[in-house]
Amino acid sequence: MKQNAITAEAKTQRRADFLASARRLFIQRQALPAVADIAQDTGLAKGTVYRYFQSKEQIFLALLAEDFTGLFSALEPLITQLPQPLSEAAEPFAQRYLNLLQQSPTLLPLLALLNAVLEQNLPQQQLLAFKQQLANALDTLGARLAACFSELSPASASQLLLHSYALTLGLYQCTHLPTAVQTLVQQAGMMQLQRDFATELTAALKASWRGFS
Amino acid sequence: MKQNAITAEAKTQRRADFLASARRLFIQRQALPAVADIAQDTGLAKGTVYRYFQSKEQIFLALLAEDFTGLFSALEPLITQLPQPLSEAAEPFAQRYLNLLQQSPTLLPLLALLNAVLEQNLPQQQLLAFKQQLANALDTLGARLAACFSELSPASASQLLLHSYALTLGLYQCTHLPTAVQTLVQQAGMMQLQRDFATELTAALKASWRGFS
Amino acid sequence: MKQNAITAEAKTQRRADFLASARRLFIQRQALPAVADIAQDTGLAKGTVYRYFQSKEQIFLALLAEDFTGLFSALEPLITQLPQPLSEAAEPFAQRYLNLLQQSPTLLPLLALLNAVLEQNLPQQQLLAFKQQLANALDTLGARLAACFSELSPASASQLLLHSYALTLGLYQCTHLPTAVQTLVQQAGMMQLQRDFATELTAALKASWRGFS
Amino acid sequence: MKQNAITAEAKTQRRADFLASARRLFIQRQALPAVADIAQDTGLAKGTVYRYFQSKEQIFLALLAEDFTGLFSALEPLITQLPQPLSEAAEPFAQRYLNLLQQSPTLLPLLALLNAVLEQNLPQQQLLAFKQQLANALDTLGARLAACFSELSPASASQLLLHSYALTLGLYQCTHLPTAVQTLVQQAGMMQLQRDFATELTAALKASWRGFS
DNA sequence: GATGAATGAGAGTTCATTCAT
DNA sequence: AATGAATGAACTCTCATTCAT
Repeated sequence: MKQNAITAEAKTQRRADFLASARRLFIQRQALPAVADIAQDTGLAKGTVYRYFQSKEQIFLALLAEDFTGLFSALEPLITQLPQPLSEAAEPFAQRYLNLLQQSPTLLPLLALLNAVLEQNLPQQQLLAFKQQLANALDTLGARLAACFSELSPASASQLLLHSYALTLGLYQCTHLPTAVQTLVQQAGMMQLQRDFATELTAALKASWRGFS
Repeated sequence: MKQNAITAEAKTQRRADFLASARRLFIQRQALPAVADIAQDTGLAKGTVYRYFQSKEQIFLALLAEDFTGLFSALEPLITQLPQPLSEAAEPFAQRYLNLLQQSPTLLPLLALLNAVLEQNLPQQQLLAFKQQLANALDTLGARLAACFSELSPASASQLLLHSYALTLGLYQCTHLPTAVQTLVQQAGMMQLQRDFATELTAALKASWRGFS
Repeated sequence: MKQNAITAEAKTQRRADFLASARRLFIQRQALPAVADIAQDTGLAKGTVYRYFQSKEQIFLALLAEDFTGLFSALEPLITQLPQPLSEAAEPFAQRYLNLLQQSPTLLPLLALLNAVLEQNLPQQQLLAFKQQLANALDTLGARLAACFSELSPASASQLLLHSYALTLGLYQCTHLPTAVQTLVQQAGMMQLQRDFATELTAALKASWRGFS
Repeated sequence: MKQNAITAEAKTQRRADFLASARRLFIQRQALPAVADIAQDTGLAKGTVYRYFQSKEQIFLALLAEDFTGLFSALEPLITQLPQPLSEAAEPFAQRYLNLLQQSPTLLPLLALLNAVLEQNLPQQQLLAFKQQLANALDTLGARLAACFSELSPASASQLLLHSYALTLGLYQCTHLPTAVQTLVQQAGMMQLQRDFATELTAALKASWRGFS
């Protein structure tokens, strides 16, 4: 039996340990790991997981929330340092944004699962709360963006961000292939068909931002 | 026991029957129906499904292929009748495109599942073939588009369509909520947070197409 | 894989096999066996059990129904052959009745569980249906009894049977001890405290029937 | 953290608190509450429960003992005030007895659980001790009863009481339906099948006592 | 070609109890 | 004495797929 997590910090740590295990296994397997596996990876018992999370889905929702929090807090300073005007800002933004996305390798895969799997087994209230927080975060970020670019109202800045977000998610899903399939592509020399996520996202954001003003 | 399907047409028909049932049930339940249910809905036995499809996932991949075929064949004539220049073409395109999407109520939900669920249990070859076909179709359509708009090369036209497609998929997932949760939203008076798919897609396509040229 | 049960008889047989295993294990362990154990005992797979029963509880409800059917059908002829008057009938009835109960060693233990455990996890409709059937069977039997004893109306005969049934169930629970505890009783020489089910039920039925008229 | 219970009285009080919570929750839910819930209701921790009781089952056995103590001590004076002869005593006894039972709403539900659930996880010694106490109490009460009614020997008075007790337990289980199912019964208009506990017990006791002498 | 009975791995969750603090 | 974090066995049920008929 591992040492009891008694202090608030120890509990936070333990929760974080579970999340870290869940994240590691999710990356490793490219699929939602079983609760038992998360527990084992953490070195604790299955039942203990349920002291920290109400359900398996909550674990991954929490992971997603972590990813979003990280992304948004990194995005905030980034957004205020973009060159004027908006059409010139897209490219530097895209580069730094792509960098951030690479640091959150679970964000987009989890997001794809959210709408397909997690949402089926998550209490409606929690799904809603999550989506609301996301919307709020986008609005907040939109307000920041609007403050920097006189050509943008807060509402239209939020909208621009929503579209950028949609583009990210959509392009990820279009361009992404399971690792095993990627190997196949290379063997068959079908590389030309394979679009590159970074290239496409950069181009798409540029067009989107340029056309938006 | 239904009569054996011996002729090639009879087999094609039977396959189509399974697909129709799968589609109907998928719409009805907003989730992948069980194979047993598809069989029952068709009036045939569970084992029979496996004479026409290698796995459950293949059924829904076939459904997706049907949807795409329909969409692309409707898109082709549409694309040649757009007003010049490209920036003026986005809005009328968006309207007709949205119309087409409404006629394929399974397309976007299935697409969202493709990258999250279906791809897990699909033979790599088939997944790849499907994605390749999709890419080819986009290229073909891009060539048509480029033929109409002198400002677009075939390559950039394909790219524009890819981005439009990504935008569609991404915005669908951002704005979509399970029916049950939508009810909750209305009760709680949180409507203002809820974005409308059609509105956003129109706006996003306009900006994207305008900025692209 | 065991041979498929295709004909109706084969299915009935298979269902009976599961019930037999369930009964055997229940007697053996004096507690509800797990579904997995029933399946194993039958030599079939866990999932197969659920082709024949909707839930674990249904299995034991079915067992109880079997026991009751057997008991009531044996009781019917018995009841018409009792000596007159009612007060003289109780003793011979008790003896034969006890005989029947001994042949259904699961009846009373299952009945004790019905009101404590099964009823918690059984769909309300089914629990109700079962209790109704039981009540009907008692009424039918009451009618037979009334036909033989002029001093009894059908209603009072049913009531008499209800009381006899209650007495059976209650005395069983008062006098019954788990096998392990019985051993303890004998070792400690506390036999005098231990009431005998058969003795008490006979005495109680005699008093009850005598006083009823 | 509540103050430590150091004095013997404080400990007794704490034990009583747990019992009171257990009783309240059992009545509320019509099912055995979880240990965690009992602790929470008492305002103490889960582990603390195990300083006062060896197991969950012991809690409810103690509750049952309380109920029996209360019942028997109320029964004792009652029994000496019954009219002569025995056949005339049954009805007034039944009425007062039913009154007492109503004041112990946990007695019969717990008793039904005793033989089905509790006894599984109770140390054999304790189960035996409990049953012995109960038998002794019945004997004591039987002696009182015999002192009042010249037609009863102490042994036969005990037996009469045992039968009355069995009748109570059995009729309770026959007539009792979970609250949810009762609603169903009323909706379906199947009231005629539903027997009333008080009516039946009164009738059964009358017959039993009348026929006993 | 059609059937549908059989399969059985697999998963999430609960909760009585223990024991380090 | 009190705590409450950790435990982990136990359990039911689903459903895609197989294959004997």
